[in-house]
Amino acid sequence: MPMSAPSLESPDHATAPRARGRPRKTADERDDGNRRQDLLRAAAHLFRSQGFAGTSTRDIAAAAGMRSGSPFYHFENKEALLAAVMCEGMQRALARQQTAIQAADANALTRGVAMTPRERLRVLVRNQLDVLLGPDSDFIPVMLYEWRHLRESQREEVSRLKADYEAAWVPVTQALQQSGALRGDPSLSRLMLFGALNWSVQWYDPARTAQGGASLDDLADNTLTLFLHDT
Amino acid sequence: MPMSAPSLESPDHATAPRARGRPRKTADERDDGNRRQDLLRAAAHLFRSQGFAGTSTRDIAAAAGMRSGSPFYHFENKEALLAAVMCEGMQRALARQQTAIQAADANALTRGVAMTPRERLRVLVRNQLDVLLGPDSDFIPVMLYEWRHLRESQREEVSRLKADYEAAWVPVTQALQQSGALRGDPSLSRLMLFGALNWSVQWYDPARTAQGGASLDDLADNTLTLFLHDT
DNA sequence: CCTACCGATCGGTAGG
DNA sequence: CCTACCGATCGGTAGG
Repeated sequence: MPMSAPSLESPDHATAPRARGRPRKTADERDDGNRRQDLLRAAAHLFRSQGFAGTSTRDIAAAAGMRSGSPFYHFENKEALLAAVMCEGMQRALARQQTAIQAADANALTRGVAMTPRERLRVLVRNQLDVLLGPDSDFIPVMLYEWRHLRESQREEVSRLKADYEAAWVPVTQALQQSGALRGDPSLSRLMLFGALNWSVQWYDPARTAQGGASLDDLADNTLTLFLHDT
Repeated sequence: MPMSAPSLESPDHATAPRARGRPRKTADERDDGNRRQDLLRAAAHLFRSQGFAGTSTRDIAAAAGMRSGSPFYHFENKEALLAAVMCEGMQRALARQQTAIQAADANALTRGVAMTPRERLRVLVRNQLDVLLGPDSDFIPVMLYEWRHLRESQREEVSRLKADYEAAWVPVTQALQQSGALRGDPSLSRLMLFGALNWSVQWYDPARTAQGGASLDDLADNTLTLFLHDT
């Protein structure tokens, strides 16, 4: 090997041909405040597939194209990164839920009818499945399954977003409860409905949809068929 | 401090009064092949509360009253400990399921009747809730939520036990499906039922039962009320 | 955001 | 099952 021995932590930057010193970043790589976003996406993906404790900040840095120390320029510590992933995920989920409800309401309005509670539930369920299993869906599973690694002081913000998200379900399940379509104790049954949906993260494989597997629409249909009684 | 400086990893054995050399184990502590069982229980508890990657083998050793190197006398490595926790948990769950079914069958026989599919489902659901949330219930949650940390070679044995466990559900849900009591696609609906139950690990607090919270019987009742349609 | 580094902790082992 | 230890890796930081 003709070059001087590379330092332990920079094995390849020096391999760029004929470049002297550190290579200049191209326009694609620079220009960002979205380096932070890159970190969030990389962290969400790794936290989902390997767990929080099973992922090193070095893994995350590498996945975002950074060196090992750089995540700490954007986040105070590893737990703050986790909290940011969860907040980002809940904010997106909440925004998508509101958009989905508004779109469905508007659509019903043009048809000159009001949405039934059943139709409202379908909108919520379908959106939840998309948030859990659709494209870019690493954030919410991390929130669901890595909660215990959040520091106490960081839980409140995420909890508030979660409460907002769940609040939209209450009037809908309440109406269904009163008509007898949804049975059992209201809060227990709501937890069980969420469980049925959230558990899909453990077994649903989006890649199999093309080969005859269930689509997210199929899952939503099945959810309503399974949970809602005839009235 | 009058004593010689303790080695870094043996801070307290020397504190036993007047004992020369290493203290003799008492009969309670010795006599065991159940040191292995102690390790399993400690590991199950810590893996459940902190996750596999978030638990060190030193934590486990300490919880079982051993030194840091000793778990590796009983288990080849950390993953083997995880696999053993899962196998032990599934074996117990399977045994309890079979016992519960036999007891219910025997009871029906003395009443001179056969169990309805609905009654059979209740037995399975109630047992599952006990396995998930009852006393000594750390093992199965670990299996459910730490699966990704199992090495490929160790998955088969646990999978086989899991398949046996789930096999008992198939004829029951099938009968309910045929009568129209359980709706939707059979395998999707079964997954959703499992999800509703397994998710309870995330929110159910056994300690609150005494203060007006739901009991495991309440949860079982609610599950049947929620999932089974009138026929 | 990188370089260079630190102290702590980790899984695991040899030898008894 | 303990003692004593190893190399690797970890989260995090100072200084630029």
